[in-house]
Amino acid sequence: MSANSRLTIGAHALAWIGLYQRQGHEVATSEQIATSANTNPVVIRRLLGELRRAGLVESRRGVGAGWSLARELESMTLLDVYEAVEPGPLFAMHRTIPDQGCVVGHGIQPAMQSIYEGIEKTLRHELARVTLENVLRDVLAVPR
Amino acid sequence: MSANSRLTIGAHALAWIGLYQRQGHEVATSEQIATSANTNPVVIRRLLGELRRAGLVESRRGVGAGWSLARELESMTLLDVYEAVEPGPLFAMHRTIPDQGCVVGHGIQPAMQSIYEGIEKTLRHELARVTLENVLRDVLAVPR
DNA sequence: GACTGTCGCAACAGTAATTGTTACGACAGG
DNA sequence: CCTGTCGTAACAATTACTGTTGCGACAGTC
Repeated sequence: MSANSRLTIGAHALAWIGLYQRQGHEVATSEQIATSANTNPVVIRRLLGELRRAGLVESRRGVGAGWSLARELESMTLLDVYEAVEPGPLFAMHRTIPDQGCVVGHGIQPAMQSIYEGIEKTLRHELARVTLENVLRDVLAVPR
Repeated sequence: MSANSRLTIGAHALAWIGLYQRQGHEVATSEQIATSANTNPVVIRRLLGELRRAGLVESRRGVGAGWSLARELESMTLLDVYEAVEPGPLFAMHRTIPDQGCVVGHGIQPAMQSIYEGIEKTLRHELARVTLENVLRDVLAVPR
């Protein structure tokens, strides 16, 4: 299973901050988010650090420090989060270079590369269709 | 990078066997395929074992043993390979259960689950559009 | 019946990525 | 100066994947 929970945690954190701010609070702390996500504050800080680099959140230091959204939830999509937290491509090539003397070994990487590019493009398109506002709405719509 | 090279290696092996059989050979050995893919024969056997379970290839034992296609390359798609070699979902949930007392912690998993299902469905559709025959053609079309 | 080549499979080491945890300095306000 | 939080480094724990070795099972040939 190649599964990464980073996109999930990223969406969780953004939805949490968004909801918290709508309840009138200025900033959310990594500890609060970590409690909700049931993990360690440092894990959240690392992840939010990547989201900050992508321009999705901002952080303040000092007393009354914490995290806040840099944009409205409506203007963020899962693609923004995905690109911020997922470094590599979806599918990888061989870890070693295939035998270039073999016809298949020589042609397989360019062939798969171009196929994968098309698939990733579709994936990105799908991720871009879901805003974080959509996510928060779905979250709040879950019956308790 | 969550990237798995299994789909790539699987496509490589199938294309290799397919081409080899078109050149008049009955079966291909794991060692030949491993040489082309620049890896260990056991890795290939493990992977082909999964493809056999999925009904894509067959294996013979004894002298003159090896692997052969169970179906035409035209009737196999990357989705068949993907389902045979990729066990888990594309995106994972939290590794621990989020705080169920929190509104976001409670609703995030069902919400993301349904979003991810839609995305995976699209991914499968894309993978199903590419046959192994397409892959082999692309491989042979790469200039040397 | 022995010999040979290959698969089937278990076991283990090596590598890499992710996550969890601790620690401590930096910062900003009271 | 004190406090609370971020920023970041360092390290352990866990997990997954890959590479490797070893050996038995099998099927054909001599």
